[in-house]
This record gives sequence, structure tokens and C-alpha cells, in this order.
Amino acid sequence: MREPGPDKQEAILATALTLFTERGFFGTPTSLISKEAGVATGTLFFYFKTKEDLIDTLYRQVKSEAALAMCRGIEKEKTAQAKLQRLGHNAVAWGIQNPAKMKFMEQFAHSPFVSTSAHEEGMSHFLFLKDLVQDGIKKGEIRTVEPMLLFCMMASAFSGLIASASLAETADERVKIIDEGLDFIWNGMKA
Amino acid sequence: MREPGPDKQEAILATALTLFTERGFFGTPTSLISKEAGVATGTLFFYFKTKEDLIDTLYRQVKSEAALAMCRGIEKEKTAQAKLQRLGHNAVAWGIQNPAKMKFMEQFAHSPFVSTSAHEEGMSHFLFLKDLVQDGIKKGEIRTVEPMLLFCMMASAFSGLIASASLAETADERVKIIDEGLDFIWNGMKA
DNA sequence: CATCCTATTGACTGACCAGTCAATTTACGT
DNA sequence: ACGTAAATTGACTGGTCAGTCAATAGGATG
Repeated sequence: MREPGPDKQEAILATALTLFTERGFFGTPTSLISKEAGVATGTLFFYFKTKEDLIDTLYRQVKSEAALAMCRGIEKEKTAQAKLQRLGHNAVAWGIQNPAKMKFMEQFAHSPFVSTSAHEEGMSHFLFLKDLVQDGIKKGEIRTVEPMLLFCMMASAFSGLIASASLAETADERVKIIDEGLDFIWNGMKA
Repeated sequence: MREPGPDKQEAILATALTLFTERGFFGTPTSLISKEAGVATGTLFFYFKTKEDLIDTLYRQVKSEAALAMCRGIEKEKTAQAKLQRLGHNAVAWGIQNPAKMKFMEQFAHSPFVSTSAHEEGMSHFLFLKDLVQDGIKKGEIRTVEPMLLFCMMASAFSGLIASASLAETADERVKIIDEGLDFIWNGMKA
């Protein structure tokens, strides 16, 4: 009788992600989430104390997944430039392959109502990036600028690049856009 | 007896702007908007058919104001570079001087529920930018890249720069950040 | 003053929705 | 089989909120 598959909790999270990106946090009633996930209303509130708790959990999960994907393989690279370029490719690739998660994160980041703690925890995943930049500056590979400025500008430039690359129609075109976009960013920061 | 001052309609729009940036679209009941604006509930719906209509109107108004501020004086500049740099300064200055409007626009841009028509109308104010970029490419001042990519990346880089500059504590520091940030952008696009 | 149109009011309504809870089922250890 | 705790159910509730409407006021015009 019992579905063997993954937890209902996971089903709820996955369904919520889709619905939130389609209809926004407030446009998505919890009743719809549970219905689409194939569980009862009560079950949702068994796993998550409140709706906000659900959103928070989802955000932490997605953000740490994104951070993990971005870091993949950068320890193998030696120069700061190579590390940053690898990181850029990772970030853009992840963003394009996970449009829903990307949209969710952006929506969340610009919502004024969300818990500051989740915001800060989210940021913390990317602090290594600031160190990386500082390292690059010390070694003379990167221009001498306020690291926080570079951090902000990189983050937003990535988001613009992902948005732009997602519009591409063919795979070739997309690769070209990504390369050009990463070039744009690197030209901006190199010494 | 009659308040001589500006329309109630304007009071509603101004109040809505503040409340939306503080509490989000959905976290702000229309009843609160009318109360804070000093008008009755009915008055709000006399001027705006629905809540969405109010948000839409506000968006169009803010966006066109932003576009106007950005363009100020660019016709006086001759080269594409000078035009773009003037535009950059204008954009950042406006964003810093109007944090509420800035926040509102970003929130709106990332909300999945809003009318596509407003989105498109908003974009249309900035199409001249694409032409400007294309012109710069033709004259060899700007690298040969997909204009849409440049457009997206400039827009997001501006937003990152404004966010970063808003964090500055002293005016001097802010000027430095803005100059560095605009440099970053220009280095990324110049031929 | 009578007529008409626009602006304004706020009590009210119908719908919706987050979260509760008592009852039921499942899983598992003994 | 039995007991127990965790998981699951869905009807229900209390509150909230977008939008309505009948009533009123003000100003303009003749």
C-alpha cells in the first residue's frame, strides 16, 4: 500500500519549488502545494511548522546546492584567474540547468518579508569567494578594488548572464554567449 | 474643507510605494494603504480598479521616471563611450537617491505574478540603450558582442553596483566605489 | 435652486487560506 | 499478537482581505 519512493517531505519541497516559481510565494496556497504533492494538508504542517518555515527550508537547501555546484573542481585550479573562470562556468551551467531553482532564489532574494537568518546563512556559502578575490588581488592577478564591490558585481553579472544565456535558442549560440559574458566579467576585474 | 494639496491619487501611490518596499506586495493590504494615505477604502478602488492595477500603474510611473533620469544629458556627449559613462553615472545616482523606488522595481521585476504588458512597456524605455550599444560596436568603441547580452549584463551590473554603493558609509567612499564599479563595466565592454 | 456629475466615505460581504486537531493508519520492536 | 510512537488524514475554524455599494458631499452649470 505504501509508496516506497522518496519521502513525502521531499515531494512537498519539490512541488513547492515548482509552484512558487510559477505563482509566487503568496500566490501559492499551502492547500495547493499539498494537493499537487499528493499529501493531506496536515502532512505539510507535520513537516513544516509554518508556510514560512517551508520557504526557508527550501531556500537553504537550494542555496547550499548552488554553492556546492559552483565550487566543483576549483581546488584543482592553481591561479586565481583559473579558479574564478571555472567558478563562473560552474555557476552559469548550474543556473541554466536549474531554471526553477534559479528563479526561486532570485524571487526570494528580492522579497522583503523573509527571515534575515536565512539570508545570512545563504550569503555565508559564498564567503570563500571574497577570500578568493582578496587572494587574487594580493597576487596581482586582479585589480585592486573593494572586495565587497567585486563580490556584488560578480553576483549580479552572473545573474544577468544566466538570464541572457537562457534566452539563447541553439546550444552553440548559448556557448558563445556564456564565453562572451564570462569574458566581460573577467575583463572588468583583471589587473 | 477640501485639502488643496496634491490629489488623493498621488497620496495613494506614494504611500503604496513606501509600504510595498517595506512589506512586499502581498504583505500590504489595500486597507493599510488607504489608511496610511488618509483616504477611505473605497477611494483607492475609485482610482484603481484592482490592487494589481495600482501596482501596475506604480511600476509604469517609476520605470519611466528612472528611464528619464538615466538619459539626462547623454545627447550632449559625442562618443558612445562618453554617452554610456554619463548614463552609468545617472543610473547609479538615481538608484542611490531613490532607494525605495529602486527596491520596488527590483521586487516587481522578480515577481512572477505581474502583467507581462507592464514588463514589456518597462523594457521599451530602455531600448535606446540597445541602439547606443550597437552604434558603439559599429564605430569600434565597443567589443563585438551580442547587444542583448550586453544589455542584460549592464542592467544587472548597475543593480549590483547600486546595491554595493548604497552600503558605503561616507560620501567619499561612495564616489570611489561608483567610479570603480563603472570602470569594471566599461572595461568589460570596451573594444 | 435644481440638476448632474465627480469624488469620497466606511460598513459590509463573500471568498480564501494558514494552521489545528481528533481520528485513523502504518511501522516496528518485543 | 500487542503496544506504542510516528506518520497521515481531511474536515473544520478563525481571521484576513480584496472589492462592493448605497449613501453623502461638493462643485459646476443654467
